[in-house]
Amino acid sequence: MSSTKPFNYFLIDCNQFYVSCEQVFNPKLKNKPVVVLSNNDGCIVARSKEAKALGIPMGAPAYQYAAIFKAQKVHVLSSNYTLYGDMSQRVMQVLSQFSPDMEEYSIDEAFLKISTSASLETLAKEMKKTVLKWTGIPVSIGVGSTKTLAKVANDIAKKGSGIFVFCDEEQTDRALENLDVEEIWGIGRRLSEALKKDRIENAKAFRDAPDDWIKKRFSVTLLRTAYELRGISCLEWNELPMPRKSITCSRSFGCKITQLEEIEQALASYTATAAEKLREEELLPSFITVFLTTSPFGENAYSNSFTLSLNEPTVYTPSLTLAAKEALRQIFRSGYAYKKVGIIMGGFFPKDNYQPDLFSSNEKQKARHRRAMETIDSINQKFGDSAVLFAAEGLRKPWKMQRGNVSPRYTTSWDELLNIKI
DNA sequence: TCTGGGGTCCTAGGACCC
DNA sequence: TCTGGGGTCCTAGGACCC
Repeated sequence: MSSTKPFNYFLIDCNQFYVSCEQVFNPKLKNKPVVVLSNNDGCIVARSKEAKALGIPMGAPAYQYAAIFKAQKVHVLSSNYTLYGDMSQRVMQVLSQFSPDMEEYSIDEAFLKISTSASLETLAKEMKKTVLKWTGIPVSIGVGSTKTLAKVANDIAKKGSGIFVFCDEEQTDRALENLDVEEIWGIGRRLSEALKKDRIENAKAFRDAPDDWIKKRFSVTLLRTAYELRGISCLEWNELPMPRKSITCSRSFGCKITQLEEIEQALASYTATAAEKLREEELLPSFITVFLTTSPFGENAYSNSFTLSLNEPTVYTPSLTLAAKEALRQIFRSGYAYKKVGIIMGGFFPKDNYQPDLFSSNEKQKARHRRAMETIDSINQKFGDSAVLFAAEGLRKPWKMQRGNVSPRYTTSWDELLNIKI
């Protein structure tokens, strides 16, 4: 080891991120119960403090809380991912100024790796203040000697003053003892149930459990988590986003669908979206998987998937659409009310380094295809998605998702800028 | 009536090979 | 008569994350 000072991991997490984004542009929503719904206005995916206090849980189906929304005057918003994505970038940009070692972990979270002799608490306070001032987004910050400890610290920070730093052994022990195993990063509902059956109830007990028992009874992944809680860093540091292994596009339908033709249209539309992403990220897939499913709730449920390897890797939307339809036909059964279809593309080849199909199309044709896709992508970038559609997507879209109450794209669309009356 | 979407990783078990 | 055992690869399913 050559480094003199150990690293500290800071985990910065935006508070109720989607709700906070909405509040930045609509201050009337501040200090009010607010919820943001998932696509199709299906589930509750973000809640303001006031909404949490009303007992509205995360992830619950929205319709079950319709009465409470009405009675308590809860502001109910559809999700606006364009806005959240842009706000996320702004937050990340501010954070990156505090350390060259940053890992964007999710849309609303980032790790910073920092080695300093200055006060960690003071530094965290400075970060929190700066992000709020420059973006309007409140954050919580946890600091520890591993990523998992930083996560735990962040959890504690959220319940308290917004900042928590692990410093000495005694304080760490106390904090872990007060933490339910289920709260640990990497331990979900199932694992915590199993752990509790074996009388491991809190994070300290889990941390101190014997290595071979954890490994044998569970898995190496879980053993790594235990090490992390002991302050031994086991998780990778990924400054660059890990190379992607697959791209998925799927949506639940706005209503149930029984006809193959309509499902084909929806699938063609998702295929076009996924293919655009492929081209943007310069990925060349070697297989596609199509999945089709009814609602998992209620009777007469059916779900299936089919994987097809492509004769030749391609990013040409019409070829991918053909393959997708072929896969769909393998799994479609009439007599079901379908709720969702999706496509996964994967098995990426490094660009320009693959085995061409012996019987494949000629180079001239490929160049033509490439130009066509470039043109369509640039038009859609300029004039908004779906300015140009493929015929296979259809024009009438009964399956299109429902978004009852979506806010304007304040930061990314000239037509939707915030208006201020003076 | 109405229950998201997009990812990753690990394991167990079967097939196959020698 | 005797009827192994270990390695590797693949896949489905389970578990987790935000």
